[in-house]
Amino acid sequence: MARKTGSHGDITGPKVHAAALRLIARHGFAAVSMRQIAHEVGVQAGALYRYTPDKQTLLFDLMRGHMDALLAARAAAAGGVAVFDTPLIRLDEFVRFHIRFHLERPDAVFVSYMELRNLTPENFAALEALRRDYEDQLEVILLSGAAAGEFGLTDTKITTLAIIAMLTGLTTWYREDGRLPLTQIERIYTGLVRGAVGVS
Amino acid sequence: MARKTGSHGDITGPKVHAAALRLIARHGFAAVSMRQIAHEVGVQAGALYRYTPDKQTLLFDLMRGHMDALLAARAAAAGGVAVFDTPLIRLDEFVRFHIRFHLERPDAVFVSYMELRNLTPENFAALEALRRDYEDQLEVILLSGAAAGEFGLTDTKITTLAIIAMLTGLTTWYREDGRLPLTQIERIYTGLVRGAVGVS
DNA sequence: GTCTATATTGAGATAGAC
DNA sequence: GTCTATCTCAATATAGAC
Repeated sequence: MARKTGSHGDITGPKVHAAALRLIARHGFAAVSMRQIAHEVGVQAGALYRYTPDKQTLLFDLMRGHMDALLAARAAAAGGVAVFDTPLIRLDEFVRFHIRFHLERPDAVFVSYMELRNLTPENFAALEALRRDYEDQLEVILLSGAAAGEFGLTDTKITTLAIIAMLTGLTTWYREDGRLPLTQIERIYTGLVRGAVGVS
Repeated sequence: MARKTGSHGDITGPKVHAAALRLIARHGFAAVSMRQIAHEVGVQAGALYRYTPDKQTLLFDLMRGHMDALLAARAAAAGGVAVFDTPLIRLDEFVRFHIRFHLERPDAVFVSYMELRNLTPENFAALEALRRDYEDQLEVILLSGAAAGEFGLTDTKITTLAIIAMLTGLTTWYREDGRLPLTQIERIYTGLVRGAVGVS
């Protein structure tokens, strides 16, 4: 089917999201103008409003898209563990999953953790619920390890949050051409996490 | 000495910093206007320029003030340790210090970690140097513990960054009226850190 | 679906009166 | 030291031509 000249909706849409993610990660939501995003896409500012009703919704869509992808990828990964896998095996797998997923999309991670303040209260609440869903998946692993007597935990909830903060912090300094290969970094972090949950 | 009416420079200056810190922590640097800050202080926008040459310098002063205070407080605390204190004792002390210092000034912590993107390159470089000075103090403790055979570390640098990320993450969820008292939280985190460095 | 043009609003910063 | 007034510029968002 021939398209009308100048009709590029199916390609422009994703480009708007990609450009917005890149720019907001670098400069922050409030510091980025719709004009800048349009320029990056290669259209005029007015054209963006075919793809989002307003700037706030654009931000929310980016952040919700990231959390949806995180939960979907996590569900797929968790579906792959065997029923007889120990809590420790599942913990290691979670650590590797978290590191891989977050390092593969640094811009989305940055935006999702830094721009919560710029969401409306309703949008903020929606994202917080998704974030809690994800945290709960680690907490379940910790609880099962504690119940089995394999982990030594003082406080499951705090340990969950502490581990996630430790792992996500990796995104602030990791460079692809850095000193260590990713597999080695994964080994170091699984070791740190094992220590934190009392597994030697 | 009687002052001229309307002359409040010695009191307005700190108020400008306090108001800016509060507002920027809540809404982000780019989202806060000089007019909002002025309103919070109780003056007109033009009056702010008696206390800062521009908005960028105001941000930098806030962030550098925080890092200066951090390093000064750390120097004071490190000066209090006895020469015969073990690496483990000094590690525990660092953890408690970091938690206390950061929880006492959540706004400054928030601004210092979130607004790095909004600094000019020169100002950014200056702050990064201060941050590295602080991280080095933990790394020195880890190195001494490893050298003494008391800590089991795979990678000192990464462990340093991982511990600091874990501890600072606390500021994102801690509430004064929360489930646990601060002393108990400190105990949990010292336990997590001990585990991460291979001390049972 | 994208453009140009524009309505409206508010930003950072400065000048000069008091 | 603070105010009022203002310059200059750029923001979000919309309207209507093509």
